[in-house]
Amino acid sequence: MENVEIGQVFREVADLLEIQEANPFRVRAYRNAIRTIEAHAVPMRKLVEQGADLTELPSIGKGMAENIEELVNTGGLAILEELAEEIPEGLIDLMKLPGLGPKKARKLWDQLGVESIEDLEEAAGEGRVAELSGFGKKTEERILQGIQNYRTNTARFRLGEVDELLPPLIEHMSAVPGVTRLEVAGSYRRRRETVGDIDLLVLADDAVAASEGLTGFSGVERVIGAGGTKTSVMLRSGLQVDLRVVPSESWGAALIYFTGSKEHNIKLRQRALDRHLRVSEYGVFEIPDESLGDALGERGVASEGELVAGETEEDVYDALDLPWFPPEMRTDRGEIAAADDDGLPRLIEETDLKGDVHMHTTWSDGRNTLEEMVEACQARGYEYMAITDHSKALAMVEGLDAEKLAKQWIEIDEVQARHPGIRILKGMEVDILKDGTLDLEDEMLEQLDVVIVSVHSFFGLPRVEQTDRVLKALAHPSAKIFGHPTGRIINRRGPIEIEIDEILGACAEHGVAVEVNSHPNRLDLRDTHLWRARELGVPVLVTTDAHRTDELDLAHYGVEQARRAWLEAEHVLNTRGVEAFLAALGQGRGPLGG
DNA sequence: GCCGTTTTCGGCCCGACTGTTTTCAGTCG
Repeated sequence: MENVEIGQVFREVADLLEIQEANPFRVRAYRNAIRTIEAHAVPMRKLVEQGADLTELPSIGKGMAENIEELVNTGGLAILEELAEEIPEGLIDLMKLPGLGPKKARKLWDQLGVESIEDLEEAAGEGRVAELSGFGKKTEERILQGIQNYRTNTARFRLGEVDELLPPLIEHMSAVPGVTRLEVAGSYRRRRETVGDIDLLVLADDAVAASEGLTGFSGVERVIGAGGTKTSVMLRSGLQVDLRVVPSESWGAALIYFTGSKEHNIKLRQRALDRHLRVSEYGVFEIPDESLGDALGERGVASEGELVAGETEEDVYDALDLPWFPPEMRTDRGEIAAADDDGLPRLIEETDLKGDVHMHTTWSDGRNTLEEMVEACQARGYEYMAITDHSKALAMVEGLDAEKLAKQWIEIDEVQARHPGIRILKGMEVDILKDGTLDLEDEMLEQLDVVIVSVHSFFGLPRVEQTDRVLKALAHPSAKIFGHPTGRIINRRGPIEIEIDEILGACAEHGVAVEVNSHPNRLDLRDTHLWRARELGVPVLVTTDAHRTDELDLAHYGVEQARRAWLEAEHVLNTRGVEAFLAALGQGRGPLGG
């Protein structure tokens, strides 16, 4: 039972409680707990095993702790079973359709006996949904459309995909007359590894023209909705774009609001209330004293207080006695407390990188020659680089054996002589074989500057076996870097099953660095595990694993990933000069041959 | 169901849009 699985069970409980019209704060308590559990790098089952006090975790009280223990110990949860007896679990799927929440799902079940997406499709197709009070013809159509979408396109987009899809839209919108400012907010701005939809903020003289600008974009498949301040469209790529037109005095507040995360924003609003202020996407307002009592407005709405901040993000944060937060940090993982206490970390930036030490050439499965890669690294201004082609176990990419590797060293020396401006390190991405041994002879390993050990086979081993396999490899005295540690491909292949906390502990013990593989399809390690690595003092490397010269430019994704784990330059070894880098890489291993 | 240098009880973030109503509930972000 992994943390994400516990999260899934809790999410089901929360959804079912909502349909049951339980106390909404109880529902929220489950959702808060899910966040804590899923963000925690150490598995709950480990904590339970160790007899740790789970209630020390935020949002985990006595009840949640008991639930977690029950799940870990028995694999099931009594409360979920009780709920599932009362309510069909298929109703949860209904709530994934746009426009359907717990209330409507409940009504569909109560009055039409709908228990699943299939039931709903049938009922809507027969026109029975439109006859319900609170529903109508439009809702029915929207449901049918939503079912189509649900089946074809449920996954989030990878950040790299969005970066490819966005530029034409940005260019189009920037050219709309009257649009004077434009920014993409949301999880895209926070540089999350996947993005659900695009929140596009614009400052415009004419909101209607801006809205029509979006709906007139050539990539639009259909218009989802259009109001006074918000327009939503679906692009043919399946990416949804929400446009918000924002007044200039609210620009900063809106940017914060739509950048999120939602949890970060909630923390800001709570903080505002402590200061007798109210925060919304329009700005920071003073709360008039009289609005607290019975002097509410006509419709029960508190009267407006005076606007005290809103034009820039800095103004808004400042009104709350906070510094500006880099978007990657806005996740409610302690950033506000950090700002109050010791100040925020100085997050690593791409310009801090002094070298890239994971890349391939035509010697194995790279597209470019060794010399082309060297020239590309030099063009990027790197002080050093490492050539790390595959080892022989990867037969399909013609990985190198000892003999070919020795020949490659000769070429490296020749190329080095022609390019004195950059230091070329000799390295290899060595396969971790099924039994945990490395795919290269020790006497060769010892001569390499950079040894990355990676799993490229037997992804499906059971957890204990897989963990032991990796632990054995990490204990090898020549292993310096653990490459793309979980092996996941976002939206395509899940991570291998390893005991990540144990692995990171071993890395700390042996002085093995973990990689942030910058390819936007991998981004491996992920942020929560990097967070744990930082806590454990495990050194980190940001590398591209480039198979072509242009993939060297992907380094920024790795840096962004590292920033989301609050990594500073000092945590990342390849921000150091070449000698310091090599010295750090050897630490904990001692000199060889002694 | 969680939480607490103002509280162990009584709070728990805010506003817009949609579709359905005839003053608003539900949903969404």
